[in-house]
Amino acid sequence: MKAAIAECLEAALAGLPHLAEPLADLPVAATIERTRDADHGDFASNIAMRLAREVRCNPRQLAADIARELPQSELIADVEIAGPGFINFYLTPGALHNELLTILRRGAGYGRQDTGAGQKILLEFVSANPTGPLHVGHGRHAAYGATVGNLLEAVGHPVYREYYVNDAGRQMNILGVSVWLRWLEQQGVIIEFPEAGYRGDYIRRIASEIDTGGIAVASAQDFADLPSATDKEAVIEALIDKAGALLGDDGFARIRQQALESIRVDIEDDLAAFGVTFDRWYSEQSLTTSQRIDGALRVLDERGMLYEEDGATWFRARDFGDEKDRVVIRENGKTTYFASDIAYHFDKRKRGHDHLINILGSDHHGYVARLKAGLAAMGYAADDLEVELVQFVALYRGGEKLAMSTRAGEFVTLRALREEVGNDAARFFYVSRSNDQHLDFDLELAKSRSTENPVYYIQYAHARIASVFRQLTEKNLEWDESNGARNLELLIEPQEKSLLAMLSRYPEVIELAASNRAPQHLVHYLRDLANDFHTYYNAHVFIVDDNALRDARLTLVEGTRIVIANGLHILGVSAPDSM
RNA sequence: GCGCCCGUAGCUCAGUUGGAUAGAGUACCUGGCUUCGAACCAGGUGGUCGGGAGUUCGAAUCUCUCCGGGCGCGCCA
Repeated sequence: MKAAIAECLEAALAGLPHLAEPLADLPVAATIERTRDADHGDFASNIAMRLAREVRCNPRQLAADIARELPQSELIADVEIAGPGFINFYLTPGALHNELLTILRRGAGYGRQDTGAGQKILLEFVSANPTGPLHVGHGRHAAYGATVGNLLEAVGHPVYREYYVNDAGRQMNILGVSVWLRWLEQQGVIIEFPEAGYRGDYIRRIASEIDTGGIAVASAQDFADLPSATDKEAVIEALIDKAGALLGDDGFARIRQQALESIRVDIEDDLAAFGVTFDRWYSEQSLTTSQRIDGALRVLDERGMLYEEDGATWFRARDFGDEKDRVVIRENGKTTYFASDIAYHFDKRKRGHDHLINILGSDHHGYVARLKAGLAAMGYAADDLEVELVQFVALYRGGEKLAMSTRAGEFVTLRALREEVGNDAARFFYVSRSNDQHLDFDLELAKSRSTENPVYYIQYAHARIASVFRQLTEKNLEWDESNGARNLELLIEPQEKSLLAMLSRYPEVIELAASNRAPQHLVHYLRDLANDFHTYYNAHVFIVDDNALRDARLTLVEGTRIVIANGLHILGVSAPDSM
């Protein structure tokens, strides 16, 4: 609809050659927007005001000149010049009727478009460390990422969803030690559990299920020489050494890998139950075994982007806009996490994805410049990588803020949250505010007043429509769709006009939400749409005796149902026929 | 100290990339079910968009500066 208005406007501008130059870098469509107030028509363009200064002309005069050049269109009923120089467009009823017929024709496909032009996007999100179950903060990443992925697909991007499994490094050793100590405990060997270990109950469960491959049960004497418990880091390091010595590298690795896989599968199941799935779970370990880290570092070295200092190998990140150079190989010879990320993002791009989107916690913002520097140094554009930051979720229970420490094991899991408030409410609530806003989530509130969640308001509209069609059947009537299509001009009530206009906005909302990575636009639109429907429902009866009017109204109602269902589908929320 | 994000109605938050008189929900007040689902609708009260200065036809939105909050600034991941 908006594109059609832009075409008319462009045709008019073609008739005014003296505007060609100032228009060169002003996309006409960008000057057109939906009006906030129906008194200003359906669409408005501010193009005259934006060009006025450059062509030294009164904006209202310029607007009038442009308006005069507008071609006849069956979409536009009227044009007026208003305010300081707006060009306001009034749509014909036929324009909105055609859009409604398009909704019915395309059904579940309505709203899909190709503005993404086939640009292939790799979307990485969640990527929580596999050291424990997901908590409510990860839930926000999952809901946001999944919804952004759906939006991107809706506008024509092939989207590949990836979860980066941080299965390398020290935290895996800590996980292995934690499971080993709990296993010993279950064999009757009690060793004081380290403060730096993972204390959650899930560690005990993994320990009880683990196949140790017949390792010997250590005795308490083996741990007699541990450092003082006051030095948490020294204790955990000593325990990691102890595990290697007593179990052998293979024996310790066996425990570690089983713990890792157990947790990863749990995360995968949890997310799948939340409606969030991935095309690939990309292992950080695999970057080492496939030599990709070595390969990437070799490329950097050949390009002269590495140097040695203080026994370590540094990458010249400053040359690519980072604030300081970064270590890629430590003094002890081990590569850093950042080195893995250079190789990983190089690989993402090499696999043929044009654009990379990472959804990261806002505490990672200091890492963004580094990632872009790494990508640029490997020969791609820094802007090929886009990072969307998600702010923290603060969890409250009865007004009291809860701590969410993974190691202390006192966090609230995503699974527990889903069970308390339900998947639909959780998915909806997580994306209903901007990702760069902090989110306060009060469990008591969500639980005790869950029916006040706006998701039910929208679902209720959908269920009501389904109910209307059930009523129709009970009255032994049928909706004649083609008769409805022929009689849309009977929809003259203000609520009907408002609803028709609201429905026609849907594709624009999808485009806006997708390009801004901002699902909350869709959330607010659906709320407004449901409101328009409920208003209509309360103001007029649909199942009237007049066949033509009844079929026309049911056509509008069915169009509304389709758009609500399509929007909820993108949000990962169900569209129930009854509730 | 330096950097990133944020500050909008009593509370929780939107605000279409600079547009016209700043909007929803919630709370509070009033009215609406014998009629397609009242998990709903209609109307009302409620604002120095953190403060100040600037840019221009026009600022919640852009710039500067203060105030307040969150998060970063590792040879951790």
